[in-house]
Parts: sequence; structure tokens; C-alpha cells
Amino acid sequence: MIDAVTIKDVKLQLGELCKQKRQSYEMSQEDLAEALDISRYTIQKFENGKNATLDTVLKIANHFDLLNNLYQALKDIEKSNDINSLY
Amino acid sequence: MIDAVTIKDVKLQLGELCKQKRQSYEMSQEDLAEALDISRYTIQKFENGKNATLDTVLKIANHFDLLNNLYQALKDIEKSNDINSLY
DNA sequence: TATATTTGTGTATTATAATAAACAATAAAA
DNA sequence: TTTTATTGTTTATTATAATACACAAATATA
Repeated sequence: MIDAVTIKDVKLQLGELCKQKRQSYEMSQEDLAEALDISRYTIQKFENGKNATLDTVLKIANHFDLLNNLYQALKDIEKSNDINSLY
Repeated sequence: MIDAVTIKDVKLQLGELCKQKRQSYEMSQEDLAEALDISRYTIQKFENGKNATLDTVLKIANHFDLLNNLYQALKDIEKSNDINSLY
């Protein structure tokens, strides 16, 4: 039970993932901001684990082709709930 | 290729999932809002697919014990990126 | 080394998410 | 049907995410 993932942990990890994906595409924060038509400062804050809006997070996820995965994951959670309700 | 999941799709699905989880615990929007110390209006808007902040989404996810899953999923994506970079 | 690029920070302003309160519209229970 | 609870919606206010701009600090490149 090395559990207890906090909200802060998730936000930091989201930022890390953004940074890693961005760098794998050899994009600067400026490049990504331009591509998504949002400010570099928003990217900057997000990559450093600060709070953000869902729209910002999903724009970034979309740009790195993670939207389908996310959507499917949500559907799976929903489905697993349905299954549990049968027992 | 019945692809093309949109940002709106994901937001709607997030709202649906919140509603389903909440109802599976037999909580009203008011109950959930109280438990998370946020306003019912914020829950209301989120469940109907409106934009929200990451903090709001993660508070809700945390209440339904989805934070570990989410964190692990993010780690997995990060790791799959590392693997690709080896080829 | 110097130069260019990228990232981190600061300040002020704008846009909007969150809040609070009330009330109407449904839905569920008596 | 009447209550009762829940959900949807409106308005006004507050809190804060997002923007724009500049500049310093750190990295990378010539």
C-alpha cells in the first residue's frame, strides 16, 4: 500500500507528460502554444504542475493524439461500474 | 475509422461518468458538492459537459478513488514514450 | 567566448470558472 | 393529488485561469 496519490501528484505528472511529449516532437513551449492558439505562459504553468482548465488540458492531449485513449478509458470506467451494479 | 473524438465529447463523457459514479453512491449533487467543499453549481456544470478546472475534476476523481488509476495511466503513457525513443 | 534559443518570472489586464442565493421545473415519495 | 427532494437555471459577485508584454536566467549553438 504505497498509495495516496494526491491531486498535486497528478498535476505534476500531467505537466511532466506534456513536457516529455512536447520535447519528443522537438517543440518549444512557444511552438506548442502557437499550435494550440494559447499563450506560452499557460503551457509554462501547466508543465510546472499549476492548476489549469479542462479545455487547456484537452487541447494539449488532443495535439498529442491522446484524446481517443482518454475517451476510451472513461468509457471503460463507466462500463466497469455497470458490471458491478449487476452483482 | 469511426474516430475523431472531440474535446467536447470528452467533457460530456467526464460529466456522464461523474453523474454515474455519484448516483452509484446514492449522492445528490448537493451531497457531492458538500463532501468536496465546492458549490453545487460547479458540479452541475461539470456533469453537463461545461468547462472546469483541473482541481475540480481531480477532486471529483479523488472522491471516487480514481486518482491512482489516472496517475498510473499517465505514467504508462510516459513510459511508452520512453520505449519508442529507444527504436 | 559570444550569440541565439528556450525557459522561468513578474506585472497588469481580461476572460471566465467558482461561488452564493433564489426560484422554477422535474421527479420521487407520502 | 399534495409534499419533498433533486435538478436545472438565472443573476450578481468573487476568485483565479488566461492573456500580453517585458525581461532575467538558463541552455544550446555558432
